[in-house]
Amino acid sequence: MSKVLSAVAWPYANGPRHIGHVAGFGVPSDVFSRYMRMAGHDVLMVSGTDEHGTPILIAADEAGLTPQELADQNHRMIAEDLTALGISYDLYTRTTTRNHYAVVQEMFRGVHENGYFVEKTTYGAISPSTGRTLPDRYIEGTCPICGYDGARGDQCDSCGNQLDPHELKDPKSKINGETPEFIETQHFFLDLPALADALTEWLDEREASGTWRPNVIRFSQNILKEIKPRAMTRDIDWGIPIPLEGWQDNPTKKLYVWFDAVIGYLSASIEWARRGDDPEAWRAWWNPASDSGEEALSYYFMGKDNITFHSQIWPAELLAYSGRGDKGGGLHAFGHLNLPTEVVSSEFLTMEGRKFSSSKRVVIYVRDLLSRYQPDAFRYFVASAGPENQDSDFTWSEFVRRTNDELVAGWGNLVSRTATLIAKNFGQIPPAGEFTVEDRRLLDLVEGTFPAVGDLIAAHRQKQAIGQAMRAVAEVNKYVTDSEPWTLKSEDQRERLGTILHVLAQCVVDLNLILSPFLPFSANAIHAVFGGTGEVQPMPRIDEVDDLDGGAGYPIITGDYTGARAWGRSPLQVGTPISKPTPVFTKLDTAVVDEELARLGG
RNA sequence: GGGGCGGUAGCUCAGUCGGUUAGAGCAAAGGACUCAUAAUCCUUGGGUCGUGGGUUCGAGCCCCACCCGCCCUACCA
Repeated sequence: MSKVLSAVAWPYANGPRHIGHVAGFGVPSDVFSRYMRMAGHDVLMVSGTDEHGTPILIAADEAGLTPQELADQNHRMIAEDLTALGISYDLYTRTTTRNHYAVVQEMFRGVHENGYFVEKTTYGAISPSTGRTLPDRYIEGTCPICGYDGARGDQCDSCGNQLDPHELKDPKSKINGETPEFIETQHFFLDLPALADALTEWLDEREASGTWRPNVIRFSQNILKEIKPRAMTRDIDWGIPIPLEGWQDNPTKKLYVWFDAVIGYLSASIEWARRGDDPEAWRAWWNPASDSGEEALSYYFMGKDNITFHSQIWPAELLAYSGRGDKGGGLHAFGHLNLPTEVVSSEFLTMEGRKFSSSKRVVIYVRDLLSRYQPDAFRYFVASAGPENQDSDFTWSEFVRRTNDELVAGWGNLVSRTATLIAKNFGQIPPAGEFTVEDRRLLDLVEGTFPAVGDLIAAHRQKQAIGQAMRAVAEVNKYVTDSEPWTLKSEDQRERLGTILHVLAQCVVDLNLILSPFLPFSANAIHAVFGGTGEVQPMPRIDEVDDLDGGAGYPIITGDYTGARAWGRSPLQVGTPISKPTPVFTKLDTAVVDEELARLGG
């Protein structure tokens, strides 16, 4: 048994999240975490809302709010969405807590003391009215090469050339139209070249493990070839202060949002421990096994656009903090911090063949989807048709089809016919008599599905895992048809009838457990149908908490997942009363396809 | 422009070390059945594996070129 850290990408607080976001990091991380708990591992699942950076400032200005007010609103909304999806975080927090500020500043100081920051003067654009950095993408002007007047600061969309913003003719801020000012400014750069050897060694060892998705490991190794120092500070007034004399109180110098966001995995683990019995408990997931006696594994879940930050920037910060690069260095308060065991990156979900775009209304927000459909229907779609190894397309017709023809007609129907047959004939789970060869074969097949599906989930092959489970569902449906229990009406056939229904009930209860990491809500409902407590899969909840260090209170997602069932068959309780169930899954009217398409922008 | 990943049945996707006649689910057509949310089960049809070359006894898989899609190449996150 191991300590397993499920580190889930931090949603950005500039607005509500759409289903593409949660398809990439949410559902896969939750399926994995729920399974790992059932397999007996000690899982710590953390994430939170990422609330710093320029886009938050801009969104706040547009909404007439302060950045903190905007972040407060969006943090709450995102937390509600993730809870409604059933994502079983031990702690879902945010980056504007005092705890996070303190952890980030400790990391900065450690990296700085170990010598992995270099100070450099750069030439950059600022907005004269606010003094804030104006990132390249927010500058537009006339391309000096082709004369196109809508060129962005970094690239001209017309001729495709890469540009420097100060080369643009007639540059303008896209935010307020003013002319940017180009100034010299001092920043701290993370000395990535001094960490490149250590990163290479780590990636080579990870590649040798053979567990990473091939494109993720190849991409990670490739970006290492052109590694260069990256600025970890910005001219901005919204962010975490730089904890150094002369910088600390500068209102317009802050840490780069990505420097702080990835540290969230650590700060959330520490916050979780501080809210529990032992404030040092986080170390079992972060420090090497020799310190805690138990193997510590860490899995990071995200979309492919975040690979750089998880396979380069974050491991570099960890290495630098614990003095493991070319420049050496010492250990600090957090000790020797583990590098990621695996970076599990999803590809992208598209929407009806197009990229998601809030402005063009090619989008469906998580809360809109969940207000009209069951969370498990969406989770089923993502698990079976999501962007696991390549981009995949969400279409309403495919969503309706998967829900109706696979989830309802395949699995829902098996649950329904099994419970109804038992309710009508016995009213309780009957005892089994002698098993036939067919009974044995089916029982063995279903029991063998536990390790098969479990191994696939552990290897992050969830599409194949749920496919395997659904094939077992089909086998059980076939068994019902072949054994024709409805024809066994006479008294001398009653024992055989009871045996068939006992076998069926056992298989359905088993399959419910196997499907429960994917379909936690319906797993609980089905558990209740078969006489259980309805608590096969514990659910997350939102708590309103105080800031641990005197800041403003905020909502978190947390939960008690210690009740997770073991991954394997548990025998039926003969005599458990069963009544005719109401349908667990809602069949969708095909008219919803047109209704939903009408909501999308042209 | 550079780096990476992908293109296989109407749709969504598997395809291991290069090895028999390229598979699954859904959709379609026909049949069986009635316990079940008209659900289930059986059978059948369906493919120039993006295009063009090459290596090989043998290529979906390896090599070269090209076409198409996506991600990265940002002081956006």
